[in-house]
Amino acid sequence: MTKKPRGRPRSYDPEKALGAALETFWEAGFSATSLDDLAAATGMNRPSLYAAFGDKKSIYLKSFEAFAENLRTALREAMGADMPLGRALETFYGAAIEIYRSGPHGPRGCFIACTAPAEAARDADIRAALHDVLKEIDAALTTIFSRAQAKGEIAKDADAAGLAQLAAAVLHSIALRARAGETRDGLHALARQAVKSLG
Amino acid sequence: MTKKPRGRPRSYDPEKALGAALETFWEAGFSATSLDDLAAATGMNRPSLYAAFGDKKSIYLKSFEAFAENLRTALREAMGADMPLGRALETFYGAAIEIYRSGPHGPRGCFIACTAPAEAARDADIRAALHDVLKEIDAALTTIFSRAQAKGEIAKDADAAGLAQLAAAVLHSIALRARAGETRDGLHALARQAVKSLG
DNA sequence: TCATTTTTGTACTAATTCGCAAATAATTAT
DNA sequence: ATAATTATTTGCGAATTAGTACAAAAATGA
Repeated sequence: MTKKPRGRPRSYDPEKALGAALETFWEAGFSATSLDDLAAATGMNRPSLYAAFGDKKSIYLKSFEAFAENLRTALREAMGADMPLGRALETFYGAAIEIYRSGPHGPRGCFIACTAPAEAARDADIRAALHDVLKEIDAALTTIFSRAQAKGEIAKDADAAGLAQLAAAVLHSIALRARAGETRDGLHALARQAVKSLG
Repeated sequence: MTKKPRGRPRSYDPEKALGAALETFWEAGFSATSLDDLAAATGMNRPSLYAAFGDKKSIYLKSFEAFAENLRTALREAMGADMPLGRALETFYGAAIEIYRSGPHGPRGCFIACTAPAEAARDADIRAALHDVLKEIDAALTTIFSRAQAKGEIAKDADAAGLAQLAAAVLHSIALRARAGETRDGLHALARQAVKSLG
């Protein structure tokens, strides 16, 4: 247990606050979100926001990382259990679609794929964060395909990394289409098509 | 020929100005681009911008449409000549990669896929524009696959629309990866992989 | 009780934002 | 020449922005 700290206690829960900030950025993107928006969403005031999470970009990057962690959880579910390749991909896409279609004011697509790109051309930090996550997804999917290959589910001479990139491409597309308002059925149809073609 | 209009002549070329606005939005996205940025890029001042193109969102949507027209041109090239399916896809992806890797300050990815999503959750007009373009790309690629099917290049019972969605997904991924700083070689590798798998 | 520490709330600044109003300039029509 | 028309320029105004300074509040330690 951590003993009680010395001064006035926080009146907010840092994790909840970061969650609220994440929701706000997810909805409006980085540039269209003001510190006042974040303050309203978190119930904190601006000075407290600064003290807790740093400036606007820091808050965004911390939200970004929190979202990435959620995605990792979904990926681990698909990789963890020892499913056949097709089932693993289905599970993964299904989890992604649930996340992407969620939202209090309608579907929001992917936090990462839908809010980072707008900033990535001019902001090297956000571009690097985006690049890293894309590579991480590629790597995780490569592991899934390599394992399927070892189990003989796909050809011995198949290009696991190449197939993983195609599988990731479908994820990127689902992320984008969800934000554009594609129906849940439409997204699942694309996922099914991918599983049929790759799994 | 149109006879000379009555009043003071324009001191700008509307097409060039819209092109400059497009470049600006492409780089920074909608929300991070100010009217002053647009004025500086076009050489016009704000009142002239309003008179010529309307408010900020109108300028954005007009830029969006201009970019979509460029994409259509690339698509028509891939569809126009009577190429085998693999060549058509290669041509299309190659043209896209050239566009996505271009830019005065480094690669910018796709105007549509990288700037519209950030606004799409809250702005129904931009969401609709994005949705329409995605459907249009799907439809165009479906035509390519259907034609290949008619020529016997792919199986009679293949799902042309489904394959087209996968091909579009690869385009979306290339658009995103380019903005994240993926190398030209990396993008071409993904395109090759897609052609191998779909064509 | 009273000093110390930490967070919160208020208020401020300096800059930027969008959009418009009014005056000025450049051209054609008569 | 002069009127009519259209575009440009200047500059306003009200609102929003990111970030900070400083005092008040709420807790602990002695």
